[in-house]
Amino acid sequence: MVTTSALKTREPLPLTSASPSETKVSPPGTVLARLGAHAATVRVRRGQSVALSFEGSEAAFVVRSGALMLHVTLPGGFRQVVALFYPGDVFRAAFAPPAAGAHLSAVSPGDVLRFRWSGLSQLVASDPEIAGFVENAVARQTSRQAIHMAAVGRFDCQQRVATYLMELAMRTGVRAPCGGLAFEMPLNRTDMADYLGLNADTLSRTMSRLRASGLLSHPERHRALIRDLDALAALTPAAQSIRALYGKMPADARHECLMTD
Amino acid sequence: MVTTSALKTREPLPLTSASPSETKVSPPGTVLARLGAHAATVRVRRGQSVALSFEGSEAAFVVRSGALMLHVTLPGGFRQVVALFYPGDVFRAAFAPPAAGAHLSAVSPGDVLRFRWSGLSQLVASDPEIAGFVENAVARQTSRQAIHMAAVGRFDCQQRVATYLMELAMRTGVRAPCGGLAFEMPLNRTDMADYLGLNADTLSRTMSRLRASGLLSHPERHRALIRDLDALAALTPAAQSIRALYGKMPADARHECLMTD
DNA sequence: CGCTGTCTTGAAACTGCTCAACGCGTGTGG
DNA sequence: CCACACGCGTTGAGCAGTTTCAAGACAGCG
Repeated sequence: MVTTSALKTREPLPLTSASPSETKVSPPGTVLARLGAHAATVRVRRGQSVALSFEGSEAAFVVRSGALMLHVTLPGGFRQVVALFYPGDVFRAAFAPPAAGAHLSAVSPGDVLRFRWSGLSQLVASDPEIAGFVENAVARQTSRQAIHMAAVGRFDCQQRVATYLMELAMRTGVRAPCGGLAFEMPLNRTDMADYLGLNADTLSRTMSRLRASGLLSHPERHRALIRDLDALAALTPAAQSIRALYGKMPADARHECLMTD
Repeated sequence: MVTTSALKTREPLPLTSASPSETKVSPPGTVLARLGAHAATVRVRRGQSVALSFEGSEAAFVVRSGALMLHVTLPGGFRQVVALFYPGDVFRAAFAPPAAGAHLSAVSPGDVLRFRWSGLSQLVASDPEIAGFVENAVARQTSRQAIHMAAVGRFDCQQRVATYLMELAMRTGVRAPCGGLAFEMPLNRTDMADYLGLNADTLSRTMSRLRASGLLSHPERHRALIRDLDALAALTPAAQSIRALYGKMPADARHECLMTD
């Protein structure tokens, strides 16, 4: 059950909580609206590539809906999906490393606000609320990356997969009529493997094992259902952190909160 | 100026490389000086732990000299050094993931500016140059992390070690009288292994192999000498990116610029 | 209908991990 | 001064998990 799982989350240290203590005056959505007034809204399709420069200058993006992926390809064919960006996330081209074949693309259809970085930077300077929004987005993304780093660096195959599935389930899962959490799996096997630092074959095997164990089911491609989130959480050492990151709020509420514009 | 350190703080040093082109009129060093005026300067020793909260509120740091390490420890004893912070880098406690046993500590002696995050945030809001400094620092750190992510996710043991050594050599190496680049290795074997997502034994073996091949020598603990940087670069697919990140300038110049104390 | 791209699965090869032992420098107490 | 313990790095042997390579299943699409 989603709702009960949140109860088990222990209160993290106050300082490590990414959410700001300052209370905003404006209703939610206003910041995004104000940002949108100064940006081009780009509608992206799955797989669509997003240019990192914009009319010769550095581009920046705020994800409004959908998800993006940043990957690098190093000489020798080493490919790594470095980060995933979700609604509310902020990305500027300078986040991508130089000389690394960096590439930003959509993994699911959605809307992205596109800026010149200089423009977004000015907005940040002129509007404290926008500044807070961006600062918090960056902090949230960074702490997510830290967990992911630990997963890729230290977990075995099954733990990595469980970590990723749990993130997905908590972020975008909705309660299925038959019980459990249903969610989209925007990445294909190769991208998912490259995100988790695994071989695609190994990943496939691991998913099969999870399916065989009854934890996971796969009604169709790009879609999954988790029967028992707690059982999944038991498979990853990062469960606590993921719960803390993806919040106390039930997955459905989160979904609405983040996906509305 | 708030100074908790017993030592009288000296005029902050120019960190020119931290803020590339965007800075406008002020001479280099001014930004750090202005930051220093609103922060406590903390002198850290090797191994010293740095608290993530400051009088109950979120702390933030700007590294002036030395290096820090952020590591997490997940249930089950999974330990990962998530990031290293060098002079000019900016860190706020919210960068550390919640419920992950996050821990910030010094890996070499140095000076750190400590803020309340709310205070630094205000500085950023009030001073466009400080804003640019912080934005660039974050971007630089993020792109470094991306390369590191690719290394941990995709490289084999030797490639990871070569990548790390090359980073160190380019960042802090100085031309040795006997030819080659000499530099400090601030991390001990365990930390280095946890940074690279390797087993300490395996890491030791790999270093031994490099030593045997004549590429690397180890005059004393915490110190190394690279005979031929190009040969080392040939071992890592990330060589190009590292060169781009750590710049064209000769290692000695960089050293003076970054490490002066 | 056959093509193509994606996913799955098997068996063999290999890399890196585990565990245990050893060397070495340092600090400490008899 | 020596004995000893301790932290840290090194090394070896065996093992486990992942990757590799190759083949087959499946769905989407011309």
